[in-house]
Amino acid sequence: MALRGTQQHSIIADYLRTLIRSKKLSPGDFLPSEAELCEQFSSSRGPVRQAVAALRSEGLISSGRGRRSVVLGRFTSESFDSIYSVTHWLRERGFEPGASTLWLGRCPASEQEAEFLRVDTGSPVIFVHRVRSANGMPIAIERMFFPLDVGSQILNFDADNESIHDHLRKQGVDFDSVNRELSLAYASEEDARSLNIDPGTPLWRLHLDISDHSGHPVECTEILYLGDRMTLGMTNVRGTTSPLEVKLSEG
Amino acid sequence: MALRGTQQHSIIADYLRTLIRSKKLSPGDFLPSEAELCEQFSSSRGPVRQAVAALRSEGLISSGRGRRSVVLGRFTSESFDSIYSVTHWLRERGFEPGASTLWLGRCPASEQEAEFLRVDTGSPVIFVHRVRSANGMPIAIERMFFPLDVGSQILNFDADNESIHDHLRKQGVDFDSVNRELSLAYASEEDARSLNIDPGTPLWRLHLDISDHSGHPVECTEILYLGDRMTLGMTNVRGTTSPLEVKLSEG
DNA sequence: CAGTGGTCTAGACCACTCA
DNA sequence: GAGTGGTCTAGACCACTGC
Repeated sequence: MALRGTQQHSIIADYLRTLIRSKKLSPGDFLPSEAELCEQFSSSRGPVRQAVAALRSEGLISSGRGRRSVVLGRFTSESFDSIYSVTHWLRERGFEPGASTLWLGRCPASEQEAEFLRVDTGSPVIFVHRVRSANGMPIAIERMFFPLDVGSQILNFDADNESIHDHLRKQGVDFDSVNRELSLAYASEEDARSLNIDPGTPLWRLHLDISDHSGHPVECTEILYLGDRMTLGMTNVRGTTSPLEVKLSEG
Repeated sequence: MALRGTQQHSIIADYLRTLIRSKKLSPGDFLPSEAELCEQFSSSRGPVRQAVAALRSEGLISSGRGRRSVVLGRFTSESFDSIYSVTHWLRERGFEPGASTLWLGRCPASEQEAEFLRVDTGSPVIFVHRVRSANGMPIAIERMFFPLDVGSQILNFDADNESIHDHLRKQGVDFDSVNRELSLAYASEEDARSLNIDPGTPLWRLHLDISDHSGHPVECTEILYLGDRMTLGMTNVRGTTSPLEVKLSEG
């Protein structure tokens, strides 16, 4: 947990997270009152409440009118970078990320990619097809599509040994929002060979649509994960809304 | 989208959500400036910023220093009730929920339930085993465990035709926070029969640990969903944290 | 009834974006 | 340089909890 800034609200939030993660506060314990935090940090209530709101939206505490805030658990949240970058995701969890590139170059956009990337179907986009591994074991197939202006910056890139997203961010590409869809899929013949599994094995299919801060598309990606080793955890507290929706298709 | 209160911040947030959902604002469009919203609602900046923060954490907008906030999409968020109640979840999505109870009564707690419910392994808890359906088609197996003080209130309950959670909430049970874990499972012989599928069919396993606002356990549940009809959608914006973690087990 | 968090006001300064 | 959102202050009143 890095100190993310020198703003008072994030200092206070980090202090509270540390109280919880270091076990100085356990589930069921009370947080310091807002008045105490104001005094401790010589702050007004604004920053204190901003900090407490952050913890609440992370599922760490529950609070309400008239009662002290209560610690719920020691849950961790994902960083924004780990949402769209398999490399960051693996590193943050202590795995050594690996990539083996099967394809990197132009290809005509299919209908699905074209729609999100706002280009014509069949017009050229940059396509990257890789097998991703954790500690040397294959765990996922990655198919990434970039619009030409973004993707042309990786045409001469060593996609086996560096993070594409780190490189693009250094080039000024702004990854600001990600829309994810998780569903169930079955391994095709081709992907089964890449992952060294049987065709038809169930997989997690994760589809990512990534935009910059103006809402312009910068990437459209599909990742197929081996399902047996993956778990998705969430904690939600009444009164907060998480940007999540479980959908059910017509049957 | 119901008006959730008469507080200014939620009135303003609902106004903004309506602008987006009614297509008066489209992805890429600018939100009104905070100053304009202050004037329009005769409000100070506090409530306006609280409203805007809510939309940001729902993934609807992106904002940043020096620039107008931008609409990202028309994503919907799940209500808190729909997280822990299959009945609410189905109703909100326009399906007719159904339940067929296979078992309702006491049973000795296994190690897993005992740990979360904070009772001894083997001591009695209330167990409900149901097949859930949407529009008459089976879609999930539900196994719910309640501590005695909570669960004893449903021993004479018609679990086929009423929502257990609605009933318990009327009895004063406080469902305040939910920790969820989603993973991949394969249908057992027994569950396959209940769902009218082949044994070994891949399913989503959703495990719920539910607590009241003090952090005391009120329910521990496992739901196995037919995977082919389920999708999970999320939108995240840089700078906000969602209470979510994608975990990878050693392997 | 004292203490708590939820809501709101009316200012202020700053960092940043964009025309 | 005007406008914007991010941060902060110093108050205030209220609804509610728990003693």
